[in-house]
Amino acid sequence: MREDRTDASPRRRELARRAYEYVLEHGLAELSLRPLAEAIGTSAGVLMFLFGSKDGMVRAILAEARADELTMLDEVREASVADLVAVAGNVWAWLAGPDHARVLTLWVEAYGRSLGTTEGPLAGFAAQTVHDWLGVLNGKQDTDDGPDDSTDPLLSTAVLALLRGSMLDLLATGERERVDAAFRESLRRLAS
Amino acid sequence: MREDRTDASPRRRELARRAYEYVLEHGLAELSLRPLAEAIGTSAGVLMFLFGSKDGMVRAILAEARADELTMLDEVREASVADLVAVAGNVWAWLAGPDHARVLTLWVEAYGRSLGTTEGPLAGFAAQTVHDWLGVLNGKQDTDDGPDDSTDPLLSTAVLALLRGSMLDLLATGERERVDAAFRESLRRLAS
DNA sequence: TTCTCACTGGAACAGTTGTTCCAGTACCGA
DNA sequence: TCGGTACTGGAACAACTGTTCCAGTGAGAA
Repeated sequence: MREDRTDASPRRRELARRAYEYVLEHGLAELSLRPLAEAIGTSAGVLMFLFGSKDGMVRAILAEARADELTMLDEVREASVADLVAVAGNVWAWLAGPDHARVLTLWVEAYGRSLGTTEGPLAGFAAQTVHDWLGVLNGKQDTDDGPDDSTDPLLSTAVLALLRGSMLDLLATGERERVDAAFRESLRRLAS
Repeated sequence: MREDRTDASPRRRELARRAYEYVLEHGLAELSLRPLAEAIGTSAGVLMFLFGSKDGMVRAILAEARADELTMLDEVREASVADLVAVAGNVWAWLAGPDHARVLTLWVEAYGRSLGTTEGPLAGFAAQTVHDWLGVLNGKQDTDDGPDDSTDPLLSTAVLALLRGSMLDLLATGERERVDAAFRESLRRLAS
């Protein structure tokens, strides 16, 4: 049961952040410790010391990604009222933002690999984010509080599907006008 | 420019099919020639001879996956009239079918890896499938025919997003009732 | 028989992988 | 000054990677 180093270690935090940015650029698929270490200014031995294993490193990278995601969701929640349609519109504005493609690409890659997996660092990642997003769309205040069904769960499920499906389309084709127009019109119809 | 063996080779076809089924079980991420070869009853050398390289092998596997996908789309097209809503309903019935989770999981994994890539066997895979599906939803007869905009492109974009977003949710959570109900209700509202 | 052909799979190669080990450095409180 | 703690990175290891090479198989045509 050998685990990571103490999570509070400042060096560990710094390297996790840099590794995350490296993965944003190069993807998860071909991640390898030595090239990663060299790119972020350290050595493979140090990464092993700080993260315990490659899996530990990947877990730390995914934790950074999730932190980014939760930050976004929090900002959206603060900026909008408890109205599902308004929240969804803000989430979409973020997703379609031109600067966020890399984060979302990583997100889809992790989601895809997570689906077939029951163990390893990616297990549960997909189900986790579904829960996170549904929580926000349902207007919950925090993660892990009770089953506060203030919103129609069918509606939030549909809006979530629309958000993610539109994101997949946009990431693959880059045709922002078509996807954006379709999303806005559909959201309007769903809410009626 | 050394390329694969002649695509018509019967042995090549058979091994491509078996490799595809192996990947359906084990995923693309950790695919490696020797374990694959042993599992499907051949050797790594033979795979190199028949497919030219690992990339060639992966391309052949993806071609099998795409053939599966196009078969499904064709069946759906035959079974329904040119009505977008009817087609979408049939596609969804297929996606939500309990026997198809493995194919779709592979599909999402390939899609995710394809997004960050401009070269290699996965390049273009994501954009390709968007095109395939939009074509079917728009009621086109064949791939690669003219811009026959018989249907509202915004509506087909929206329906496609709904289909794929719902699929992501279902694959991750397995909560068929919630996702299925949300999809049906949303499709109804979008079409009105 | 003889020649050709598609196919086979084991041996070998050079490079990379995750991981272990350890001597070494800098800092900090006692 | 001592001892401890946090961190460093190079060396080494066994295992595995994609790939090349080649002697060989069996079938079918000439």
